[in-house]
Amino acid sequence: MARQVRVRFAPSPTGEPHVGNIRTALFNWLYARHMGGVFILRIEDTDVARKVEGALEAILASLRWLGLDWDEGPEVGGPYGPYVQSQRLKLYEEAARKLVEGGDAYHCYCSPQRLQEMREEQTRRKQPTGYDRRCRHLDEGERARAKAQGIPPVVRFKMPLDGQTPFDDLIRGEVTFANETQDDFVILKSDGYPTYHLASVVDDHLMEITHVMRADEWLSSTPRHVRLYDALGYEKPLFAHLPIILGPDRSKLSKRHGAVSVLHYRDTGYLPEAMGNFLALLGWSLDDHTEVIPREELIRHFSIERIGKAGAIFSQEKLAWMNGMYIRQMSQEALAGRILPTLEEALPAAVSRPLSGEYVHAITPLVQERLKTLADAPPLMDFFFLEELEYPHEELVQKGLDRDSTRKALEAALGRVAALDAWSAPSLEDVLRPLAGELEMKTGQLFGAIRVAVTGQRAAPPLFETMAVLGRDRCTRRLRAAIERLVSR
RNA sequence: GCCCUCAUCGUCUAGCCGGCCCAGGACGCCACCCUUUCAAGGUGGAGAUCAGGGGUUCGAAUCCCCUUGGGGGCACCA
Repeated sequence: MARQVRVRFAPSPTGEPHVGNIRTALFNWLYARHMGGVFILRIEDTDVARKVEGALEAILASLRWLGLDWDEGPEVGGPYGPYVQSQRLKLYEEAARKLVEGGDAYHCYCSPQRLQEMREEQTRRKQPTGYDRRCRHLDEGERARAKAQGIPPVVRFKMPLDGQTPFDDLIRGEVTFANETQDDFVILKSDGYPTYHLASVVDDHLMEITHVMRADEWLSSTPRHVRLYDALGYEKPLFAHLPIILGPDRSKLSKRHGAVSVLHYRDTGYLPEAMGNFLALLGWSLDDHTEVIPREELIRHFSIERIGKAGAIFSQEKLAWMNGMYIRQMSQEALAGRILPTLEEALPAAVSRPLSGEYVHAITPLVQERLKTLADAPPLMDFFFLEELEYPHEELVQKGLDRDSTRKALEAALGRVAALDAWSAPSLEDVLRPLAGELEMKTGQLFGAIRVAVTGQRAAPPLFETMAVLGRDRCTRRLRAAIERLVSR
């Protein structure tokens, strides 16, 4: 039996995770679940300066919102912990020391200023940029002198000077880098923290990660990792570099493209099911026609083989459509349950709380197929809750009618409706539909006037159902108010 | 500048171990139907000489080469 699959999502707590990061998490999670493997969450907080307060919480919240549960990691623990790199510093120091002692790494005393000047000079001369290896060649005396000056050194890894570093990528195939294009990169910073390269290699090994599935931007540093694995005597994991998610301008998706935070989508009324489905389709496909894929199906069918190679633009429009699909698929109960809190939050303060769950439940089927996001609900439903409707009285006057005829029509409608025994959609329709003919106007004209009177809007859910839910009292009051508006200019 | 990488409708993509593809689906867009408005739904349409050029082959979106274009990387950031 093959070894159990162990994959990880390894974000750094530098802000709210964006959709690209989470897509990486999703792919790892799907793969783990598909293979009956283990999904590990590891926090890569080795950059003290970039650490952002609350970022870890945002990461956990994002994953939880999307239903991406981790088998090992923060808050759940596991046999390979701790899962936060700042708590594993000794491990990296030890690895770095071993490398130095074994001749695979060395201390470097070059100042940041010198490195910067070196890079500028290289750029000016249109030379490839990279560390010039000065400290690799220090003799005993120079080394002792630098040490004596008390300069805190960094540790650099000795990349081979010639030859090649090839590796297999599950998505790209074989990728080869010429070693002469590689420089001696830093593995341990002067503050004692490791860089990503060292920390991720050490941890992936210690945590027995079998597949490193990460964003494509890591492809070019993979030869470093390959060399590190070899020097450390570690067995290498399999690599899979995921295509990048792009903004509309085809550059890597970032804040400047607008809404990229996963939590933002949560807060603006997107469903995690829809988000997950949409993200899964960004770089992966099931076949030539399936778009809406339930989570269990995603797990059942997910495979690395069907991950594409080209970057994909994040399409807000398609996400919105997908979200609408999921909203329409929901049960009335479930949807009402999700709408209620957004209403509580977004409706004007004048509307008394708490809102009636029963009432919301009654309205829900009227708006269900009109929602793209949950955030669409409040403006679509507010007239169900407001006491006074605000609208310009001209809205009442439908095309082909004037003030007077509209007023008369509304008066007639009010009369019919007030006399009704049973207040229901069918009975309202029974009495109002014939009225249009009697008034010699089109149904659209009559109904349009009533709609504005009763909802304050030209576009609203079906009239009779709406009136039925609103109730006799509200409807007759609103009809009277509308007539009043037309009388007093 | 150097290294790596990618390339099918505006977008996401299927097809890519060659013929079933003068390229299929979806989003968006446009019509029409349904209809009391708005949606939803239905039907249809526009939209890709498969980046371009060379090969290989009876036959190429599919294989090879080159070019072009895009993207990513080139930190004591991840």
